[in-house]
Amino acid sequence: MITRRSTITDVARLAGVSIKTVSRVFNQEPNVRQSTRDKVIAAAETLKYRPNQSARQLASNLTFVIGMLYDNPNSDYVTEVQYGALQVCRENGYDLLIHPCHADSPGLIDDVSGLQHRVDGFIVLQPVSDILPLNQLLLENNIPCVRVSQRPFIQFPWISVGDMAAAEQMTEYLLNLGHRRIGFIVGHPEHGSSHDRLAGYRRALERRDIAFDEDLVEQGMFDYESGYTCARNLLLSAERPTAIFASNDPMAMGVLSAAHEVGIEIPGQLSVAGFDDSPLARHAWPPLTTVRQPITEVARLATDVLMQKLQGRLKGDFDHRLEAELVRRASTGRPN
Amino acid sequence: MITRRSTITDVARLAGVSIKTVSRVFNQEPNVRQSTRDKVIAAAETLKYRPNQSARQLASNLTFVIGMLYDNPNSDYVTEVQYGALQVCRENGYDLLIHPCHADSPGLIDDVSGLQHRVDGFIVLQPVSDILPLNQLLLENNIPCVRVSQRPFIQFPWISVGDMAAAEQMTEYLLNLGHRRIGFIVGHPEHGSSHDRLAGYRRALERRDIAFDEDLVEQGMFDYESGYTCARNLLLSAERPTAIFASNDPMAMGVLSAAHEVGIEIPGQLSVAGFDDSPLARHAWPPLTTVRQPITEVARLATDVLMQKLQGRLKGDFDHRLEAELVRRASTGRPN
DNA sequence: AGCACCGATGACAGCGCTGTCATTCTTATA
DNA sequence: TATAAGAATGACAGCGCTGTCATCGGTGCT
Repeated sequence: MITRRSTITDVARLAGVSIKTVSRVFNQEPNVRQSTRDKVIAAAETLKYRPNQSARQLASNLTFVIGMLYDNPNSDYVTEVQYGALQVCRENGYDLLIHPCHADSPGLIDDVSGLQHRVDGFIVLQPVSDILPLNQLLLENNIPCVRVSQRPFIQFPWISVGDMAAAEQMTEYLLNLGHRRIGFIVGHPEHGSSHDRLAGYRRALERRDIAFDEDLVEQGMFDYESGYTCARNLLLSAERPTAIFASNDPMAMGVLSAAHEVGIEIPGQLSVAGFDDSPLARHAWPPLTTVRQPITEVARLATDVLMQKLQGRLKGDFDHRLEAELVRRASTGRPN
Repeated sequence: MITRRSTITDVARLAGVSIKTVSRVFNQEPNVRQSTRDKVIAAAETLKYRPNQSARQLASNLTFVIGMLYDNPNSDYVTEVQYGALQVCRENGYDLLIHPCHADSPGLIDDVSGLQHRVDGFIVLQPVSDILPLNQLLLENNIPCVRVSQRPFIQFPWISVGDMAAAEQMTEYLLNLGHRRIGFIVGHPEHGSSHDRLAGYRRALERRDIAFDEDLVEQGMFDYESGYTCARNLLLSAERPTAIFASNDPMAMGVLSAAHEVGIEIPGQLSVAGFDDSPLARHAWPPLTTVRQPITEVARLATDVLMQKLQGRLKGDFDHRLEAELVRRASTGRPN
């Protein structure tokens, strides 16, 4: 019943070749006659041969696994990133090891340090990608990685999304609708994007010569609850804004709830905009105007670049920026 | 600069023992004197020694990785499961390989078949856990796994959540509020839970001697869009229900949107209930009454049982059921 | 003291594969 | 037809660890 799993030796014997030739076939190496190749494949098929990864790894010092380092409270974002990365992984015969972690955890460095020999490289997502000691660890140990971040680090390949430009665009859109008092809810202070999005908001105001009003800016934490609280502050203030731009969708959901609760009509009395275009946004009531980040694409690209790097196909540095896109839905409109 | 990674031999040399003794220390094997153990640990520390997983795997025929097989459109569910599983994995020095898959994909079996040697065992989530050929593959190849499902398969350990009871309880709750015409939106037909939840709904009606009305039941697909469509059907029908119970939260969100759109007040004119208690539910307007599934706990338990199995600590069969819990929020109330 | 026993340690083979280098077979060219 | 160049293949060592079995040394008993 318990049949021993077949090995490269079995295949070699059945095909009448040496194990090295079998190895060649399975690693797509050149210089194998087509007829030999066919023999080997046929033999492998009848024996249901699967290369032993461990042996392969040990001999080649490769794991065919990549790790994904992230710390993101947003599950939509996480699954979408995983999805994109997995697509590319599978195309290349790699597997994905996920490693969510707390950016502020003291054990992080040790943790990753232990992981380094279980993977060939890492995809490091924001905000983990901005942790200096981690980047240094990766650098010192010469571990291939691709960073998704708003800022570069040494010569690591990195991919960014035009957060600032997108925030600027959204603010502009609200201004064009006729809004002048636009509330803004900042994201988690440790997250690089938070600053960029705020900067985009400010820049749009500047370009229109509208004074930046600190009272219209609230500090959130990227979660629903903080969005709710900030929105209450804004909505119950003496001179309430006619629009609120939250730095991500969960916070915008909080704004929606706060507004509903106070009896403010959307978008009639208040326009609400989010950021990220999570499924949440489409399913809110009313559906949220937001910014669509090409998350899957970012993940695919990052993984692809990592593959290139692992296979030595990456020449020179790499940095790439993808643009986010405005998604207009029913939560925004002209002010009364 | 590029220093060779230290191996067991280096540690053995520095500690003045044989490599086997080092191996013993790192595998927590008995029969090593404490003083020896200390020497080895000290040596390992100064050399920053990390066991090479590949070598370990090859020699022991173990990977210290477990795979997670799932197919779930709901990202909250997925991340929560991952989170729970990872907790237990880390406690045991295991890593987690995720493998989302389409339950109806023809390549599934092959896919998993290829994975089998990269992991020591699988956690198989619904609805993948109900795919017969897959279970057979796991059985035939004698691959340890734990199934999360509503139904058993052979003697595989399995964990279920009391879906039916929970749906019954929710229906009862709505009945107790005074509702008599309760719409029900069924989940994805391929997903085992869908049937159980419907069965729970029916049972609650029966126990109150309320006739089951087919016109009150709509077939959904577990996503927002289908919830929306089904809700429209129900709400625009001649005699519309006073409450709608959707088989999961995204569909309940769809109901909310449809109701808002038609101008139906919630919960004044319509009570809405969901299932799963995803973050979505808390953040909806009004916040959704729903059923809280102990997802993290399920994941933790499943992983723990798998660990037991892998370490030969699991004696006999294992099946366990966790109960879901009613979460009352503002989307339900007495009918007018 | 002599013996059996058990805890502590080591020697060594081998897990299944890849890398290196040697060897053999083809093919093109003079 | 002889010869060199290159393609195709194979032999074999080792990757770093664990499992097996042998060995050593201390302890308690007679």
